Amino acid sequence: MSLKVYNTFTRTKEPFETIDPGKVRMYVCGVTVYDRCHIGHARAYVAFDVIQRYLRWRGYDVTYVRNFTDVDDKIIKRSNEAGVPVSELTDKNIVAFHEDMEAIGVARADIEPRVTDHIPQIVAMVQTILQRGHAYEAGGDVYFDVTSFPGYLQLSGRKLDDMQAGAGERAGAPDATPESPAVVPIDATEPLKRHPLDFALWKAAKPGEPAWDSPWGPGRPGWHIECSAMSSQYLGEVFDLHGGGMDLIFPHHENERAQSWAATGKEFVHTWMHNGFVNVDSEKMSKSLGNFFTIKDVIARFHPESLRYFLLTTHYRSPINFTDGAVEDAENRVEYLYETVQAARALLERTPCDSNPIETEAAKERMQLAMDDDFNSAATLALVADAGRRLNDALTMKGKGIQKAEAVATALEMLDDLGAILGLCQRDPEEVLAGIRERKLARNGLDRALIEGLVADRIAARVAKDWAKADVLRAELSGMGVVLMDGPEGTRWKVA
RNA sequence: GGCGCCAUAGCCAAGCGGUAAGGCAGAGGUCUGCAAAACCUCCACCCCCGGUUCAAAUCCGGGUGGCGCCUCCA
Repeated sequence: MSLKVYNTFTRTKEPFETIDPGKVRMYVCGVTVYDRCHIGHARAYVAFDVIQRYLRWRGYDVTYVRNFTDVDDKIIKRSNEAGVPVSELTDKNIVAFHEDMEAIGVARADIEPRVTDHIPQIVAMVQTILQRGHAYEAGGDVYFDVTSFPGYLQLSGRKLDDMQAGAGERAGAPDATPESPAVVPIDATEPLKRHPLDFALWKAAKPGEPAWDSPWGPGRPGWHIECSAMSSQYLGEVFDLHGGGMDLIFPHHENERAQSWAATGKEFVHTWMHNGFVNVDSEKMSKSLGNFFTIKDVIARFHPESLRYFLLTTHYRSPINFTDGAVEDAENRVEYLYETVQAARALLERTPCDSNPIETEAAKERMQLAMDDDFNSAATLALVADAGRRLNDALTMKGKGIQKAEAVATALEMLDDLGAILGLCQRDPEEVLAGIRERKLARNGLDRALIEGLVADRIAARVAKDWAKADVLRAELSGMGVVLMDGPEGTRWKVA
C-alpha cells in the first residue's frame, strides 16, 4: 500500500516519494491580506490541512509553510481607500485569518512568513536571477525574461505562441467597450516589458507607496517572487509539495517555477497540488454577482464544523457547489455525529471499557486505503458514516453490559481516528450541539423561550397522561419545525 | 482562438479494467402512549455512438451537454 498523489505537473497520480526519507517539506500559498477570507480560502486551507494531518499520521516529519502576502497592489489600494496604513490593514486581516481558520479547525502552519519580513532575501534572489541572465532592469523595475527559460509554461501546459494569440482574441470579448476594454493591454501598464508575458520581480515605487531600498532604487517585490524566496529560505532550494488553488497554476506558480529555476538551475518542486474552486449556486463566486461569502458570514449562520464537513464531501480537486441546502445537510450530519459521541461517552463513563484492537486496526487500514488515494476525503467520509452507524448500533444493544461497552468503545475509537484526520468530531459535543441549535433557531426565526415553554407544558400534560393535549402541543411545535424526543431521562427537543 | 476538467439513482457524491461506497430524500419494518431519534431492509447498470479487451462507469476515437484557466483571484 502506498500513498498516491495527483501531481499537476505530470497530470497523473503518482506514488508519493519524499526527497529525504520520512520528511515532507510543503509550501502552500497563503492569503493576500487585503480583505476577509471567503469560503474559497476555507476550501483551500481545509484541503491542505487534511493533507498535512494525514501526512503526519502516516508518520512523516512534516514542515508546513504557509505565507502571508502583505504588500501588493490590492493592499495598497485598499489601504488608501480606507485611509489606514498598510501595516494596520494587513495586521488586522492576519488576525482575522487566524480567527477564521481556528474556527474551521485549520491548524496553524509550522512557519507563517510575511513578505515584508523577507525583503532582503527577495532582493538577493532578484539579484541572482539578474546575474544569471534571466531578468533585466528597466526604469527601476526588474522583469523576468520568460524567453530565457525553455521550460516556461510547462506547468500549465501552454505555449508561448498560443498565449499571445489568446490575448488578441480576448481583447475583443463581448463585454469590452472602446472606453474600457475587457483586457487592459499589457503594454499600457508595463510598457518597458520586452515580452507580454514577462513579469515584474521588483517594482519601482510610485509616490506614497511602501518602498524598500534596492540596487534598482526604492521599490517593492513583484507578485510572485515572495513565494520563491520564502520557500527556499525555509524549505531549501528543492522541496516536496507545493499547493494552492487551481487558479494559481497560471501565472503564479508558473512564474514561481521560472524564478526558482532561474535562481538555482533546479526544478524546485517535486509535486504540485491544486484544489478545485467553490461555486455558489452553480456559478462562480464573485463580488459582482453578489454571491460572495466570507467565512465569517457563513459560520455565523452555520456551525463552523458544518462548513468544514461540507468542504470535505467532495474530493479536493473537483469543483464544489456551495448552497445553503448542502451546508444544512452537512450540519445535520455533524449534529448526528456529536449526538452519537455524546451518548457514547456517557455510557463509557458509566462502564469504562477498552476497545477491540483487532477491529480498530482493521478500521485504520480502511482509512489508509481511502486516504492513500490522493487524500480522498469523500471516501473517508463513508467510513465516518459507517463508524457512526456502528456506534449507534452498539449504543442500542440490549443487555450484555461489558460486550456492549466494548462495542461502543471500539466504534468510538474508529470515529475518533477518522475525525483526527479529517478534523471532525474533535470538539466538545455539548458546545457544538448548543452552537448548532442556536444557529438553527436563528435561521428559522424561532424563539427559544417560547419553545421551552411549550415543551414544559407538554411534559406536564404527559405526566398527567393527557395524551390529547400532549399531541396538540407536539403538533404545534412540529409546525414550527421543532421535533421532540421522549426518552427515559426526559424529553429533548431540537430544530429539524 | 489556445489549454484543461467534468458528465454515475430524485439530489449530493466515491469509483482509475473484474461486474456500482456513502449521505440526503423516499418505501417498508423494529422501537414508542403517539411520535421523534436510532437501528434493520429496499431503492442505479453509470450522457450518446463506435472501438480495444475474456471482461469497461472505468482505456481509445467521435459526438452532445456543463465548467474552469488564459486578467486580480483559493
